[in-house]
Amino acid sequence: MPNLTKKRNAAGKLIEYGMVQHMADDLAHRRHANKGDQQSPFQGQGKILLALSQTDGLSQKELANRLNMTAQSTAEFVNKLVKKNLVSKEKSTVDRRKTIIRLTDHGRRTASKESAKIPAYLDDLTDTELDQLIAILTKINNSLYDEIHTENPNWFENFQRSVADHLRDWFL
Amino acid sequence: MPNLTKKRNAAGKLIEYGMVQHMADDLAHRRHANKGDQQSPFQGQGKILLALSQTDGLSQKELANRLNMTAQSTAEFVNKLVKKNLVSKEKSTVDRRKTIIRLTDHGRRTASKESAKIPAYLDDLTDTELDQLIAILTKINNSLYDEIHTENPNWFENFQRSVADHLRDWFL
DNA sequence: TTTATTAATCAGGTCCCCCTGACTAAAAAT
DNA sequence: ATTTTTAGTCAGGGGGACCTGATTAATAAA
Repeated sequence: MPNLTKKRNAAGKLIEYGMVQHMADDLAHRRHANKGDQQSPFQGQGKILLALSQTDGLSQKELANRLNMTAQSTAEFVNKLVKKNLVSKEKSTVDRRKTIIRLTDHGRRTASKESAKIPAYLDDLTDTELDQLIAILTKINNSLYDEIHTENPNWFENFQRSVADHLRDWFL
Repeated sequence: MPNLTKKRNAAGKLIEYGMVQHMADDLAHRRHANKGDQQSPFQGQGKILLALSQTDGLSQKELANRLNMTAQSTAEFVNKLVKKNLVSKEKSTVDRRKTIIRLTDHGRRTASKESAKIPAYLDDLTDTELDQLIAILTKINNSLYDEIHTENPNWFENFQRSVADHLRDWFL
């Protein structure tokens, strides 16, 4: 069990990181004002884009399952993405109840641009620090996955399997 | 300039961290369903609570300035917090145009509980790793502060000075 | 074939963040 | 004493993340 003071210190830094990140995003957001471009990749429309960029051509139902949302919420977000020309809807020919959702070229570009960007502040770290950071984050993420898995195995199955692995592919 | 592969890897881990964090929050949120309890400390109502827990008894105008929001937004969030009994409004006797906002006891407890919580996953790190993490986050946060400062010195003045230092006090 | 079950849809709602415009009341400046 | 500035308010709006309930169309099961 690690030293309490160190833990508090680290916890504070982590919160500070969240805060300053949020501020920087906010600034960028107001600077370019890229017409509603900015939204968390882990919710709503962003989540869908992320899931599709791993497995394109899912049905709405599949999306809803993987992302732990209701079919109605999913439909709403998909429609909004269609309006923004990021995805397309198309009736399945096999089962005409199903609607297949696909990324448009624009959507694909948006999604990969979103997650392929490497924050500038990483340039200020040494190779050693990067290694340390990677090792530490791996541990932290695994702890969090465990936590999620024990509390709700389904989520783990659905979301982690369907998106987390994707991130690894992208960055490794 | 550090190794590109390492940077990509670290960037991926960071994104993954954000994602899995979000998931864990979501889970906790649905589990307890603590009546609308959950909101980001870096926006809207949470931001105000955070600012007040450093400097209590600010006027709405002051809050708006420090948090880079319009007076109207500030008023809205303050009113919501009043309804939740987290802050109180009170006309200034010195300048009767001003409204002084103060944390209630409940508000104070809520705010400190919010930021004093130490994530469980830090227990899985060794003392050495904690030290490394602290050092790295310090660097990263400073880079981000610089970035914000160069792009908009006002924000830096307002928000960083009024909240970030507070976090340090809390955790050190 | 008739009865489920399934995939989607529409309608409507809750709450959040955040902004502009128009207007009052109080203090400061002229 | 009369303007002007300042701190707040109300009204209204835009967009976002979600959800429940009711309904339709298509497929699978009885």
